[in-house]
Amino acid sequence: MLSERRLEVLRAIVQDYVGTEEPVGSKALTERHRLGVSPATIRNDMAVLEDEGYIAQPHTSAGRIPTDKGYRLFVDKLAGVKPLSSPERRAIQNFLEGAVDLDDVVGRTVRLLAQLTRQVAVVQYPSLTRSTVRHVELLSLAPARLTLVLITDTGRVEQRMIDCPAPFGEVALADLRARLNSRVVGRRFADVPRLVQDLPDSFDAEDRATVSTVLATLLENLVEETEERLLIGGTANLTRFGHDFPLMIRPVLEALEEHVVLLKLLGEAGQPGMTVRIGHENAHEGLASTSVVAVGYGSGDEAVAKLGVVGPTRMDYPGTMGAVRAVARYVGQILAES
Amino acid sequence: MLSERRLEVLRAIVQDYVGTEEPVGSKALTERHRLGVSPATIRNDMAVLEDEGYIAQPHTSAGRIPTDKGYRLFVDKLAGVKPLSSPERRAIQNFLEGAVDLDDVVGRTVRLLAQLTRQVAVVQYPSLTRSTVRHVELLSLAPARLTLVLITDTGRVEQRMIDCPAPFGEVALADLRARLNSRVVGRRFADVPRLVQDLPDSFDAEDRATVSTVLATLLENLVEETEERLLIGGTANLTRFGHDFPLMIRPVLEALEEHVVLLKLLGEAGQPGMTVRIGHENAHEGLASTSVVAVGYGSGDEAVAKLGVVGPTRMDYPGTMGAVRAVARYVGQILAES
DNA sequence: GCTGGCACTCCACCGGATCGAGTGCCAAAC
DNA sequence: GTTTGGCACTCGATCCGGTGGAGTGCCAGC
Repeated sequence: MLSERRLEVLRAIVQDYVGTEEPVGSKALTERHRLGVSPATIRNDMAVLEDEGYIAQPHTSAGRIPTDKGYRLFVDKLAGVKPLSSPERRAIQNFLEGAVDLDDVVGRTVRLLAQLTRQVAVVQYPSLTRSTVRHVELLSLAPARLTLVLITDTGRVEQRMIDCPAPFGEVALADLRARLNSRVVGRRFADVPRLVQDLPDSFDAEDRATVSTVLATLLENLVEETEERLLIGGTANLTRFGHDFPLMIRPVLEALEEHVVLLKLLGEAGQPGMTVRIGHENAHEGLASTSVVAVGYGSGDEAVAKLGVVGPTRMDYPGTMGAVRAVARYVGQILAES
Repeated sequence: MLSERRLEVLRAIVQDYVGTEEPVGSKALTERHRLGVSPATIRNDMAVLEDEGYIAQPHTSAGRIPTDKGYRLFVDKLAGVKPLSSPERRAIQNFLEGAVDLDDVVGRTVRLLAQLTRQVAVVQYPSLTRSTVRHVELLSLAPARLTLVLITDTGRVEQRMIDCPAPFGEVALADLRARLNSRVVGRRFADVPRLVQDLPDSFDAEDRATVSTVLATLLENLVEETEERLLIGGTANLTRFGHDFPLMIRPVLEALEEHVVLLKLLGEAGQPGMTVRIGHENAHEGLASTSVVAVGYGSGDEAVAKLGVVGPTRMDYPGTMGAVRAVARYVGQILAES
């Protein structure tokens, strides 16, 4: 176990490096922090920290920079979550309250998060499977063709066209609509398959095929295809990456466009509380020099989706975590109200 | 007017510069193009082209690069639109046909366009005002609260919550739904305000306020707030900008995030045919070193929205224009089918 | 265990020299 | 009048060699 002072030295190194973007040396450390010991002592501590793998030198006779392992220790043990100032909180609330629909909420959230953290923001749309059904509407807008509209408690609306295998009368349609809604409204979407399983049986033989088709569309298309959508913003902040960013920015932009990768990344964020993935912990190669701070949000107790930011490993972790947490809370509130 | 050969020289300069990203000199030109004259002659021609403002030298004794004016002439007079190969066409069609809903169509289109042109792709969602109404649904999911769902012929679905000023019965609701639909279905959204103007008058006094609220929501919220949405993709291609891109990429990313700016940019693209805006023609400062190639697309004859790409002024105009035009056509077809 | 001193290392920066691509101009040839 | 070859010139890119300074590791002394 590292001594108290050595942890303090690590904290100081992380803070200074995050601020200056430059390797930090022993002398500079003693000048900018009240460590109470001389540079020589710090040098010894730094040698230990380097042996343990918490810091590294870019080259001999340069200052030290934190390693991924160093940041990890910093986040786990040394840093708290910095709460936002109350003007900031008020600004968040005001900004989010102006939203008119779900798209708008998500759009505003992304912009807000990007602005607040000055990094790249990623917001996942409320997941269908974890939302509850508010209403299912069936419309017959063209002969032998139905339109299925699904509305969730998070305000999400999905729509699908269905080609009927056989003509389907207005009466049967109303019947199906009523029965479908009586079974699924208020239930979690994940439970819907179970709840509608036997529905075709209660219809006449002639209509059964159509009912099955409708249900199949509901389950397959809606759930599987549109399960995961997300919005990204603040990519311009990538240009603040550092002096060597031309090399780094490319793979990051590419990774950000692969929504599948991002969703997996967010998904790995454990359910309770905030998750911070640092550098190589991210698995995806293009994000090896970035950290991801993510947290779940939802209208009730349960998280219906994730949001977070992607930034250089050299980021202000306490501030970023504070902003992410605060935004998630307010978005949850907004969703609960609508 | 420039002589035939001088135009040929300009064309050669543009082509070479687009290929190599480096200022092109007189000797290199004669080697790579069959111009039939000596470098000295080319030098004279280049001097004239420079006087006229079509090309410029980054510094004395360097090769020439085209100016915005030079590109303009190239696009207007010297370059055609390069049609895609038939494998490419087939790939486009296959890729777009897999789409399940409008979001998916737009998402696929963006990815396709970015991949095809290796530039940043921008696709505007089909505009509401230029679409026609397929159906309006009114649901009463909570007391004193209505949900309005709007479906257009382009597959777009919008939804709004409405707080009723007074209780509104099921009968009145069905009545309103029926009357509303009989008036607006099949009509262009732009005409809706006129068509529903007198609708409140035909209701009882007690319901009139609610009907007015519903109509107001329909018109104000839906039309104004969600009129213009767009999707962007392929930003990673910005890193191919050139060696000096760290300076250029920042303002471009910022401009891309300002959807309002982009929409204005696309909007300026004249209705008929393709529009190419080169460099400073773009008004927006951040895009001073980029060109925008845009074109309208739609399910029928009329364009319901625009799509296009943003790339460096030094781009392959014929190829880009070909790809943009082709994608727009296929998207139009897909929308018409759904 | 802490501190001051000291020699050492290595990067960043600067200025000068060189190289070469490309130009502009001119006189001669077509 | 246009085209051409020749030639001097310009100017950025590249490659040193030297210097300065920040930072280190080590050691002897407190």
